[in-house]
Amino acid sequence: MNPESTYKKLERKFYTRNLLTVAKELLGKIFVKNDGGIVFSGIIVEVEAYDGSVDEAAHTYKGKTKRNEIMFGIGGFLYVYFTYGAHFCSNVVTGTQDSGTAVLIRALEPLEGINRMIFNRFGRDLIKEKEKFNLTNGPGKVCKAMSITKDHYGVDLTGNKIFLLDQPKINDARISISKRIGIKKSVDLPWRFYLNDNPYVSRK
DNA sequence: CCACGGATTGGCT
DNA sequence: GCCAATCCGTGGA
Repeated sequence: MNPESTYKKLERKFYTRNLLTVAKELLGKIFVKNDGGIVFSGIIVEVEAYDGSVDEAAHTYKGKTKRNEIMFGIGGFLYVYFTYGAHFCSNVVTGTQDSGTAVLIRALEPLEGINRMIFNRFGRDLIKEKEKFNLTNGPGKVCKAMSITKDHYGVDLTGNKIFLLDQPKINDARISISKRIGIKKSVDLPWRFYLNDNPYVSRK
């Protein structure tokens, strides 16, 4: 971790920029949840971008609803949704008012709160060595490990409960770009970004 | 009111 | 590699 930037929280202006710019720059930043002193954190290593104005896979494609309304606000808020009857997924809202854009956090490299993440994910305290790469390598796993639920819908990322810490921008040579995973519409958009040298990504 | 299916995961073949 | 689990937002009748 770079000491110069470890404690500098990302501000509103980081999030209100263009979707794809923010998506790519989120790689390497530190995602932090501090809920009553219980701290979880991890390096963002994999994301996907969603834009309702052009992207049929985005939850905002068909207009505003109660579920997606936070995505139509300004950037810098958390959009949490529930899917497949089992999983929550976290997104960072981006752009200006009514842009309907957000970045799905698909994987983290755990930093703090790892023992509690292990218990949240597996219901036990000890894991095999290879299981540490299975803690937060998927959007549902990230939320399960950090206890992120619908209660965190709309949290302001410039506040103190869930926020991101700045880190140096990642060199393009370390970033891979691909099609997004698990969608059935707009499948060819190259809007998935991940660190190609990191073992915590959900898949290469 | 009811039917459909999903930005996933984990277990089984 | 294939597929069921499981709930609720969404859209049509």
